[in-house]
Amino acid sequence: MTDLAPHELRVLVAVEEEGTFTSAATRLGTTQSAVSHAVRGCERKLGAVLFERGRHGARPTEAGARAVGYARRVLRLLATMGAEVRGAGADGPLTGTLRIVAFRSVAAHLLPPVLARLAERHPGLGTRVRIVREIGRGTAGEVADGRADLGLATLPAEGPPPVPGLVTARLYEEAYALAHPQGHPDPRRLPLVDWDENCGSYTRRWWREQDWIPPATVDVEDDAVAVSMVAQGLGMAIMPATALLGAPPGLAVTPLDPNPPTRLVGYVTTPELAPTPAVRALIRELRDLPLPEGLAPARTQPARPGATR
Amino acid sequence: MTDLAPHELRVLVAVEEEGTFTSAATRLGTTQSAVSHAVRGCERKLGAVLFERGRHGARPTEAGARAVGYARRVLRLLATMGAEVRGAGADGPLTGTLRIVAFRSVAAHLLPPVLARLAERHPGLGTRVRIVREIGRGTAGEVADGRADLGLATLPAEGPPPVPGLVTARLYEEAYALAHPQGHPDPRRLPLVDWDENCGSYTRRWWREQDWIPPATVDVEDDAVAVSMVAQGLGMAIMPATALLGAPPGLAVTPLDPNPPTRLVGYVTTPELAPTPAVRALIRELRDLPLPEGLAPARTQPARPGATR
DNA sequence: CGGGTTCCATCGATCCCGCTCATGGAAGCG
DNA sequence: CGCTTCCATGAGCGGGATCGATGGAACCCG
Repeated sequence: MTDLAPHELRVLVAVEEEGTFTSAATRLGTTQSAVSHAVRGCERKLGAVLFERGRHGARPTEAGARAVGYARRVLRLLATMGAEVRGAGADGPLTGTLRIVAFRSVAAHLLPPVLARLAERHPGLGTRVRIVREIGRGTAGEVADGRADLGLATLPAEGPPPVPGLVTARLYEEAYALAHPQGHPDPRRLPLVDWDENCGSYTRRWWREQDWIPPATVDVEDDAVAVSMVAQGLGMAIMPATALLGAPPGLAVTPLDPNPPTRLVGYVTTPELAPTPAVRALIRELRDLPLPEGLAPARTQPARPGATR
Repeated sequence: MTDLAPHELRVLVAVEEEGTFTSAATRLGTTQSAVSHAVRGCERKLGAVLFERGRHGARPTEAGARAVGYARRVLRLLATMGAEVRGAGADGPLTGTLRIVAFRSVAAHLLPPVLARLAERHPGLGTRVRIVREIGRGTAGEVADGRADLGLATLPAEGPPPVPGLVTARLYEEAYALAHPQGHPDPRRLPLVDWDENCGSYTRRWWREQDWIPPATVDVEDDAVAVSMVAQGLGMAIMPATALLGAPPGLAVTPLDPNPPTRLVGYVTTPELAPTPAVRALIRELRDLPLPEGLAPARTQPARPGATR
């Protein structure tokens, strides 16, 4: 019996991500001792040292990195197995629970109608939405780690998706616009409100082409906070259309003609989950969503990462 | 913790293959009671009845068949994991055994050179080829159920692949041609030899456009039998180029200009196995195979099943 | 250099899970 | 009705995983 049990696989993944036996243990809700034992057990079963232990925690060896990769795949497959076996009835009604992650603005403004229609068409299908900040690995990381079935993510304008091994497709493209207090005589003299999550890569090029710079910059934590600060007259912001959908009164939006920066929004899921009826139903609803003004469908390059070749 | 442990997966597979709790138990070197407990545990974890128990033993339900398929895939992945982690030396030599399924004509005429070159480049990598008739779910079904790592299959001209959840890509397209006895004055007056496996969907459209119909039809079991019957002068047949590769003397082939029916041949594997070095090596050899005359590379639409749309 | 901190390893006690061994019920067969 | 062949169930046991505590190693810092 040389196969690793699911809990051992989870330990390997946790250790690799946390970088430390101790924090892996807390993440798994267990003790450092158990993690130590589990890792040793894995190493004995596989016949290879998986992590270099040292002062700085645990770093995966060559073999360890490989093992962690396999561990993720096995765990994903097991998760898919559960989902698929439950929703067995061929073309019967879908059941189970879809775990969705999204960043705030999409979760607030685009997801509700999608989920409503999904629930209407598939009453047996539950959904659980978690909001994750699109920093670090963002929503794609949640999907890659098996903590969600589908994620809504911002995608790079071109090139491969940031997290390899996932299925990615574009949903829409949206322009950034200038949000400023209603009736302000010269909004460009106001301080710029920026927020952590706002990945500069989309707007950087645009800023370089401008011949004005904001007098000051205020950093806030969240785009919703930025919106409300602008609405209160405390600044102006360059925001994507989605974030401005629920704009409160007192906030005006002027487009950034003629060449506004844009960003791509799409979904991310795993190759195993993608063909699943439940995920497909959700994707269908996402695609069929009538886009609010300012959001343009981005049909091209549905894209798969590494499958072929 | 709803995941199934490896020993539980093994129990499911054994029960499905043995058809009986008792014999599954002896095969696993354990007791019937343990098997019963294990199966109930699986059912509880997955939330579905997996086997119909009755006088005749245990038959998998719809959900059970699905679960067993996943179980085989997970076990295979775990086995691969063990092999691969041990042989960690970066790009070290590949090891293990690739289980390949193919239908007869491909296995007989295309696979040998591929396997020879694969063996030459990766001496440590074993291969096992099983021939499966391309009826029912065909080779793709074997792959989906975890009984093979890669299958060579006929693909539908368009639309999604028949078995969802698998990775599919085209390899080549081949034309059907008229096979008839050498020197026969009017082969179209001979009876048509057809065989079970010959999925009519490829040739049906072509037949509709013809202004002649064969005087009779003979059904045989296998395309090899059809070839030899034609060679003996007992009829004529409309056959794909691959099946005619080893054509015996006495058999002549005339193309069906100008618009012959064609069929697509490609490979099928699972998303977990596709990134595996061994499978990738095999796919590389398949793609690099110099195609015999009559077989045209079909580059377009490398294709993923359900990912997009 | 000697506390303080942060890692991992190890050890004995404990607990849980899975196994075995019985036994029982149901369904066919003669 | 006894025999056989299925699977289900319950009691008891044993091994393995977990826990909590302790120890040791490496590093930081005044």
